[in-house]
Amino acid sequence: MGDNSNFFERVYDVCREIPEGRVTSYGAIAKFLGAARSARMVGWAMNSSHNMEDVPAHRVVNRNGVLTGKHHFGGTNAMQQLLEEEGVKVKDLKIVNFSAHFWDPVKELS
DNA sequence: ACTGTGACGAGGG
DNA sequence: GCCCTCGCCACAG
Repeated sequence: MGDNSNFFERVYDVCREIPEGRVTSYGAIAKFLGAARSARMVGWAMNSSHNMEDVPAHRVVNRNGVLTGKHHFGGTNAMQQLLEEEGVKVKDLKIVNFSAHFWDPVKELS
């Protein structure tokens, strides 16, 4: 823990910077980390973030704005509910007006 | 050390 | 423009 040299830790660090009501994609995080081709790893990293309460994994979706990871949230619509509580509308597992809510770490953190 | 894996993404049919 | 296939690479067993 506290080992920022780990890829997973870097992913968590970026996730913590995602503002409320904003969302980003696995690929965007991967790209920011300089590993654009490791988008799948980002998703897998979130799998290990279950214990971490300070990592808003619900704000990370795929490039289409679809809540692909909602099945890993335990509840059937837990992820969607978390997003809507932040003001992000979700229609049929897809974020409404995705581009408006999109938060690009490359633009915001670079 | 080797293999499988996976909450993705891009390209081709 | 949708559907299928392939590539991708860090991590767990």
